[in-house]
Amino acid sequence: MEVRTRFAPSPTGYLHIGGARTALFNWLFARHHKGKFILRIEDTDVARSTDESTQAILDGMQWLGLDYDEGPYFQSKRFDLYREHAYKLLETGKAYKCYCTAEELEQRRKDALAQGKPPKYDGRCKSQGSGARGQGSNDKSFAIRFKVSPGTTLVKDIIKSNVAFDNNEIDDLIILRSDGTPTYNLCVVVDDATMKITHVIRGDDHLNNTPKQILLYEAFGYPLPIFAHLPMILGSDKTRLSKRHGATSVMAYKEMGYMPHALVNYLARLGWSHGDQEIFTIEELTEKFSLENVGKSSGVFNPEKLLWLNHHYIKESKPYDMAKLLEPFLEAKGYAVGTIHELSLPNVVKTVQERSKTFVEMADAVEFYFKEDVVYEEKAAQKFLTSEVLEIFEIITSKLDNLPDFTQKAIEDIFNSIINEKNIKLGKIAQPVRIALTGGTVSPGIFEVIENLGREKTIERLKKAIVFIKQKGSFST
RNA sequence: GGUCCCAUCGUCUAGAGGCCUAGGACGGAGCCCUCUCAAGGCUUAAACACGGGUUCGAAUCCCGUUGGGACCGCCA
Repeated sequence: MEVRTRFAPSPTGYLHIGGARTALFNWLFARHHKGKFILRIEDTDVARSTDESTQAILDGMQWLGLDYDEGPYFQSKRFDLYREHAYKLLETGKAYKCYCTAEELEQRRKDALAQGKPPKYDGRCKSQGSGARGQGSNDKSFAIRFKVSPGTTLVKDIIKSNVAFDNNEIDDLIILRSDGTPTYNLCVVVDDATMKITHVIRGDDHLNNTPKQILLYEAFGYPLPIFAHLPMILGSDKTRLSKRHGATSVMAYKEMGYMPHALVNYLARLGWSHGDQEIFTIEELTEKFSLENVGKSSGVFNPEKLLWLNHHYIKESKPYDMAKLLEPFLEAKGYAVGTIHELSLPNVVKTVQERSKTFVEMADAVEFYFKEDVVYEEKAAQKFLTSEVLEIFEIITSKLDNLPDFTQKAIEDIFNSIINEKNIKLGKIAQPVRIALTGGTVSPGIFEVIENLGREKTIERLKKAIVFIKQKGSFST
């Protein structure tokens, strides 16, 4: 039988980390079994659902590379189907009309809670046959409640194994609101059944809903899917992950300069494992993923490890590919990529890959190559751009000017000859040159900087530094 | 409050009764390398929540305690 999984977010916000992992596991499971992955938008709450949220979820999934085979289906377009199902239960006596108003219910719940009692529905509309609560109530609006019969309901779960629920603990749930719109539990069951979903993989915050849903499956006579409830992702304080733990939106990670694959790899390893392996390609993930290796306990989202993975992938990837991904970040800083002189972006990227954890960092790290004017860090200039190095700067300038092959090797030779001649350490001249060329004390290796900057710009910046030193000197004397 | 779930280093985890003096990874510490910063290499600190069983033997099985989490809506 073909495996069919689904991701069913409600469009009331962006795609967050937890949702993304649920989507990923569903996707991996379907891909692993060469089945189908379906996207369904659960927008039955008309008041809270927005098109922007739907779009945000679509964007997030696309960025992560989680493509779907069917959908997106919208529950808001299937209301007739849910209504039919609700009325079928009404006709067969498995559900009943409830004339209590939302306000009454809310008041009773509050009272119960205040008295420390379980906030259960008292079942007052249950015993009366449909419409029996006064004939005049026929034109009164009513909701439809599902009748939960006594007994126990067993949830068979791949991850949590068997969980038994006493039906006494389950309220008669409303399946159709008094305004005629269906509610969550009805919709999921109808959809999962009619969409022939074979494996329901979702967060374990739904575990308590599952017996209700099983009862509905049985009432409709639909076959049960296989359930797998994923442990939650928590924040650093071990409470449910939320905004106050930092970025939880998937797209925020894109903006912060993360690679989608790093997030995917991180999320896959949060709750699932394959021995000691940490690094996975997408292919390995789909090949090795299984629900049996998903852990039972909730996990804390660890941004540092995600950062490490991102850094890892930046280091390991081809400079050309990284240059492509870097471009939007450079543009955001005001550098029009198409027009940044003669510098080869991939070559430049190569010099900063191992020192950039994100593309935001990388954009900062390469900025000095493109800046029109080098701005010196004050303390650095103070310390390193001194009259002592004037002569050396002059020598380097002239030697670079006459260098036949402007290669890293040849540049290094120049420096070596100088330190041999002057009997000084490389650090003595590398650091001043670094300030002159980049403005700061931190940069890629000085020879690769010079090579990538090119003869013209290097000499220009050295000359500028010479002028700077001379001016500084004339000031102090 | 009720119901349900969970419990190995700070964090993610390996571990399916003897292979465990508990392994890996992130993060931390130290050393090496070194033109700065990184990267890299090496070393190191750090955990089976607690108490009872079962067993020749338990991180692994059972029970309890404690701790954490989720859910109890005419939200999804």
